[in-house]
Amino acid sequence: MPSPQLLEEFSQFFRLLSEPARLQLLCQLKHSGSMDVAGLIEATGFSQSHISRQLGQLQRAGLVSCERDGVRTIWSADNDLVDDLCALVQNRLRQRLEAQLQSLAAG
Amino acid sequence: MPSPQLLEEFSQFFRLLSEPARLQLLCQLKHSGSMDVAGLIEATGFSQSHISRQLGQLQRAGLVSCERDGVRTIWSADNDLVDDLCALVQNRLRQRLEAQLQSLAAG
DNA sequence: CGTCGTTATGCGCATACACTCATAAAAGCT
DNA sequence: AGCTTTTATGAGTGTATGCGCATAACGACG
Repeated sequence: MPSPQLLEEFSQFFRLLSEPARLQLLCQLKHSGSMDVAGLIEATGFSQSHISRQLGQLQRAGLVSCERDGVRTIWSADNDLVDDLCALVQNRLRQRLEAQLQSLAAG
Repeated sequence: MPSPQLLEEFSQFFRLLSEPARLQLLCQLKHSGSMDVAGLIEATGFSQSHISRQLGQLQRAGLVSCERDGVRTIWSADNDLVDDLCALVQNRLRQRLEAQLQSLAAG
């Protein structure tokens, strides 16, 4: 049984992934390798200020990192954790739907 | 690159885990095997109505299930997904702290 | 130094939701 | 049927935060 502090940290982490905007940024960066903010605006349709804030949160959590290229900032996803988590969840969603399908066919 | 719909589902799922109360309920059930609501009130300190609602959400997501024992309802955690997710996150947190420690020692 | 282009931040709005209290619904007992 | 115990739900409150607008800070270049 995890300690309350650990539970708090877990939930804080999951909260980062609980927003489609942030998850989209993460997946986009993972998919494209690295992008500048202009590209992320283009890809997601969010405002510059919003993207900047969300990237800041993800950076503090160590999920993305940036390097400056002159005046621009190039962002990239830092690790495979999010992909792994999403894969597990996707698997679970698939299992659920398959079970529903099965019970529908059987019933 | 996951579709927007899939990203939405992922984030909805992670949102379930983004609240310490729900995560605590899940871990408690996993730890104790199965419990009634009175036990969960005792263990978590939340109000009965709140616990009932959170269990409802977790049940709709297929993370917990219940069986009635007379007037009481016995709840139990349904699968290992949450444990696996938490283990991955914990691993990542540990790595982060180790890296910070290292850089502190080196700097 | 002033201007331009890019990113960060103060502010405000709207919404979502965690949480509780009060109450209804359900199930067992006499 | 009435009473008790347990769970579910309607209603309200307070807080957190997603999101954009405007603007400030920062870096490059003339």
